[in-house]
Amino acid sequence: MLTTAPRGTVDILPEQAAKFQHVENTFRAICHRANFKEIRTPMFEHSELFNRAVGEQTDIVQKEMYTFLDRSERSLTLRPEGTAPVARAFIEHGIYAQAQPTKYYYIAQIFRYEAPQHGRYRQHQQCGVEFFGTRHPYADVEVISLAYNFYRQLGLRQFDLLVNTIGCPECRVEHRQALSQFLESRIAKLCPDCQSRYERNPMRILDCKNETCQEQLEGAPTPVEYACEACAEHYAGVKAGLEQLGIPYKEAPRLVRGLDYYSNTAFEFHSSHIGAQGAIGAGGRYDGLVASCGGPDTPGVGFGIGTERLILALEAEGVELPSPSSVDVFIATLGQAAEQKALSLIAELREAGFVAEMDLMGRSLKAQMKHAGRQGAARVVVIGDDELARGVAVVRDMKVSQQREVPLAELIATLQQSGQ
RNA sequence: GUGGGUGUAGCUCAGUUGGUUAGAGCACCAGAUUGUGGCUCUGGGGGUCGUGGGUUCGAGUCCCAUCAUCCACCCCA
Repeated sequence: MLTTAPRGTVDILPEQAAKFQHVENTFRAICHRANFKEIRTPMFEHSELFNRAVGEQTDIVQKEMYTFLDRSERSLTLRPEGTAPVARAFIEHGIYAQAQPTKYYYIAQIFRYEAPQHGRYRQHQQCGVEFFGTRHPYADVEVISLAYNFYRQLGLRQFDLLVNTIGCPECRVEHRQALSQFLESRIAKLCPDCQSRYERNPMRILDCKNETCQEQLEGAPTPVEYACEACAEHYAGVKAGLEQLGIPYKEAPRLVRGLDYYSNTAFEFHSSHIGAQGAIGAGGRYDGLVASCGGPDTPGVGFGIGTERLILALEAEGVELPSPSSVDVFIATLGQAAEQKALSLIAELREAGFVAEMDLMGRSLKAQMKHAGRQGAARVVVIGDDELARGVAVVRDMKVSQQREVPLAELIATLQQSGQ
């Protein structure tokens, strides 16, 4: 146990970290151009925030939260999702009183107590955005297109965008009645989970993956069929915007998000290449969230994208992702005087922008060359007593196995000239 | 929470009906080449056989428990 990371967590070693950096940098750049600003909220919150915002009846709150008491008996919870904390900060700092809309992005660790699986971890990372303050359908379009462009820019091609509307609280009441009526005679044939959903939240039965449930749902009323005029108009606006931007999507009338705070637009991005956990990003509109957390009535829309799953999907499609940087210049030394000289040279080379490295293992020259090759060094500078006495260094190009002598005084200029 | 698979060297794995000092390839280190990488050859270091208990004269091998891991269900990113 001492030498094992906790269940469902992983170490991100340099090779993997390079991929995360690439994905994160791409995300930041895209968010920046769309004028989303970064926000960083605490890794844990008062438990009641999630109980309230995410919903007491949701799986997340009922069985997946990392909840603990601190030394003052406060109940705290490691954030199981990204939206509620941002909404809380939006309220706490009175951002709603400033000019709207407000556009935030975040890169945050998320914690859920779940059974680990391919593409599912107890600690994972999400890249997300939250767009507060406007009900305009183009806000939904902007959020969805940002995610879409993010995937495309990274090189992801084989993914689907599913969209739906789950209506506002008003038209959902009508839909719920109609759905309950429809299901009444079929309850017995539904899976046990759906039978309990029938009481708590019948809408969630719609996207049950159970085959027999899906058979029973043939012809069941969907939220979009019960959308009120305003909701239908909003949904039409979102779809029109996506079409105008040439973003392909599929309507999924039975797509229902798991968290209580969603309303109107719901969407998911799916990759078909990473096994059962195919959802690589999801989000929707949450016009009631800020108010339900005690803030003024403020609409919002956003998404969360799982970084680990995104990387899995990219790799499954064969997209080349960056490796950790390799060495530009390796200094191989012979003798103490040369080693001393190398110390300064390394500092100067790094100052000049090179990835520079020297041997600190007391290796033989032969072993230093070998090590430099393994490190991917483009060039090796060899310095021995002989060179030192003559004020020169040997510069070896490792790719073409050619070398020449260069005066020490011109070393850095020469290396810069002959290109990185 | 449920079901199934897998745990032997840093990695990928072999290991006979239970039988001496548990092996291979790759990787690592050194030498062949007393100042020059990749190829080749030679040698070397490295293992509480996941952990605990049981059966046995004897367990990597059989039994039980436990932990970890992988896949799937539920649900999610």
